[in-house]
Amino acid sequence: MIDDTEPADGPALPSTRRSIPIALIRAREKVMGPIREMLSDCGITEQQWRILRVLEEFGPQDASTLADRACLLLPSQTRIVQTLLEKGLVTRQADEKDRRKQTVAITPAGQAIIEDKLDDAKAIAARIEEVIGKEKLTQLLDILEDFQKL
Amino acid sequence: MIDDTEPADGPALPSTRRSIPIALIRAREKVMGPIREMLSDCGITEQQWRILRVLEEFGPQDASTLADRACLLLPSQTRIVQTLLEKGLVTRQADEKDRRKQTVAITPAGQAIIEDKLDDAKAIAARIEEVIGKEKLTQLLDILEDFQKL
DNA sequence: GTGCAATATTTGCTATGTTAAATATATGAG
DNA sequence: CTCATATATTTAACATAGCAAATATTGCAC
Repeated sequence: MIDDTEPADGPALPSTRRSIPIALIRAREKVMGPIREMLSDCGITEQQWRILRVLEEFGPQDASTLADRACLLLPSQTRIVQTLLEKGLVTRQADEKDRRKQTVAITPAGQAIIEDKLDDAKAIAARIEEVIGKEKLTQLLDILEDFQKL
Repeated sequence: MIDDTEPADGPALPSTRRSIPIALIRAREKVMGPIREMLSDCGITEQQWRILRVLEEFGPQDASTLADRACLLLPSQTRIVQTLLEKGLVTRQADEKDRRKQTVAITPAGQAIIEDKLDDAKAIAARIEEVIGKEKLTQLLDILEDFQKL
């Protein structure tokens, strides 16, 4: 019988080659390459794109909700929204009922950028699905969702 | 027969709720929470920890190799190594044969930090495995590796 | 050996990530 | 009504990400 028990001090840390955090970064880096390339054309960053996409999908919303959906920390988002304001791609105004809240909305100019890049974005998504496979992508998203239980 | 063909302009972009880039960030954020907490105790950042771990695992190595393994861009790494130098956790010296290369190595003080945090790090890894499951983690790492083919 | 193209790393600059503190408004107790 | 507390957002400060340009060395052609 083979002794496959762990050493006395418990399992070793996984090799950095099989580290979850590093693997997540590496994969993300690969995914973002083509997306950044697409966005650099119109002088927009990845995070600015995320904000526009969420506003387009869910409509006007307060800052906290937006940050949660776009997966940004509020301080970062504040700055990003400021530059989007300067570019005229979003608007921001205090909520009527609760003046602590700021409601952010996309402008027609912002929608135009999404419209312009729609085909490119679809092509990138299709390329990923082609390489990884639809089934594995679904598996991946499901597993990643499980991490929210941590 | 149900018409499940795509609209004329192809499939829509996935909802941001099922976006691969966003899902990768969200998951990573959850994983890093406890790790950052662990590291804040000893005044070390996540990236500094990655560099120490890679140096510990693979030994002294040149900057490019280190950056690749720690998944850092060279410019970022240069600055991080500088702060690690100031903290006395690594050393850096030009390669004898090719003086363009810089060889980075971990110091005993650096190894001590890893040693100190080893149990905590193991506990965090165990917690993740407990919640996600060993099988799914393996699946995840395998799928994430596929992204390198992009 | 001199000059040029290639390689390895660093610097400069702008944008974000991250945490803590500050600001502004809302809410509830007394 | 007034104050203390809680909530929503912004500022401030430092570290990192990402890209382009500058430096330093090598290797090779001539």
